[in-house]
Amino acid sequence: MPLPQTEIPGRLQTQLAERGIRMTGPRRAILSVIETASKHLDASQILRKARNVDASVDRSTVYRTLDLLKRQGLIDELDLMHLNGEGHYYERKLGRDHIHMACLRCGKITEFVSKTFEALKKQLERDCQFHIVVARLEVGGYCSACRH
Amino acid sequence: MPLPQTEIPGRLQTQLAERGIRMTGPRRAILSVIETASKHLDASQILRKARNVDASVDRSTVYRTLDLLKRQGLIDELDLMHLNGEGHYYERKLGRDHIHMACLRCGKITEFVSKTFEALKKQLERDCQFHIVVARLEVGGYCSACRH
DNA sequence: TTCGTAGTTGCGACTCAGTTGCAACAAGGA
DNA sequence: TCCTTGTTGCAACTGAGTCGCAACTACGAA
Repeated sequence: MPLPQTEIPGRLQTQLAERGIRMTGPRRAILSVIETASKHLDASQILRKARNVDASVDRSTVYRTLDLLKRQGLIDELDLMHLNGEGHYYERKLGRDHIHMACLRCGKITEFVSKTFEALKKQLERDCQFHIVVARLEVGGYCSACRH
Repeated sequence: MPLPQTEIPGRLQTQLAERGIRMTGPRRAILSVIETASKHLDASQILRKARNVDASVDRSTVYRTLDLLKRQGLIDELDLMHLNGEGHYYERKLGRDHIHMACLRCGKITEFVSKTFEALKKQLERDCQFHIVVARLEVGGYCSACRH
C-alpha cells in the first residue's frame, strides 16, 4: 500500500512554533526544502537547495537544524546503505513506520507499509521483552523494472 | 544438546584459500580477530586488536580486507545507528538473516531470528515484485533489564 | 515602539572515518 | 630460484560532521 504523500506546506514551521521554537530565515529555507522534497535528501543536498532560497545558509546550520528536527521527532534519519554505501538521508516523519526498499540498479527508493512488519515488532517486544523505540528495515535488491 | 554455534578457527582463511585468494600475515591477523570476536567490532577496534597479533598492520589494510570480505560475502556490515549514532560494525555472515536489537541504555546487542521476518521478506518480494538481495532490520529500544 | 537577552548564525578550524596513489614487498606457481 | 601479480605501509587526501566564538536577531516584555 502506497503512502499518502500530501501535507500542508509550512506544517513543519507550525509544529516548531507550537513548541515555542524560534523561527529564522535559514531555518525557514531548510524547512521548506525538506517539506517540498520529492525524494530522500542528504545534508549536502539540503544545503545546496536551501542556498537557492537563502544564499548565506551555512553547512553547520543545516546540521544543527536537522539535529533540532530529530530531537523534536519531526524527521527520521535513514541510512540507505544499500544505495551508495554511505550517507544519511532525511525524511518527514509521518505517523506510521515504513520499510525502505532501495533498487541496487536504478536507485529508486520504494516505501512500503505492512501489517506483517507491525506484527513482527509486536513479536519482538513480546518474545524478547524489549521496548522498541525505533525500528528501521532497509532492503536492497532489484525493483520490478530492473530485476533479472 | 547445545547449539552448533562454534566455528572452526581459521574457517575464514579456508574459505579465502578455496577461492584462490592470497593469504598474508596482516590478513591472517585481521581474520583471526574477526573470527574470535565476542561482539560486533568496528574498523578501528579490529585494527587495534589486529596490531596485538602483528604490530605493523595499517589502517588501510584493515579497510581493504573488510572490503574483500564484503565482496566475498563472508561478512556483513551493520550500522547499529541507534547505539552511538555512527559507525559501521562487522560480523561473520552465517546462513540466516537476523535482527539486531540495540539497547539504548546499556548498549547490549541482541540478535533474533524470526519466522515472521522471513514471512515479511516473502511478502515484500511478492507484493512489490522486488528481488531482495539484502535486508537489514535494526531496532533501538530498551532491553528487559533496562526497560522503564 | 524600543529594548534586552537568550537563542541562533556564519565562520573557520578541527576531528574522524574512510580512500587513494605509489613505491616497496612477498605469496605462491612455474 | 625466479617472476608475476596481488598486497602492503605510508602519507596525503577527501568528505561528513562538530565545535568554540563573536556577531547577530527573534520575540516577549516594558
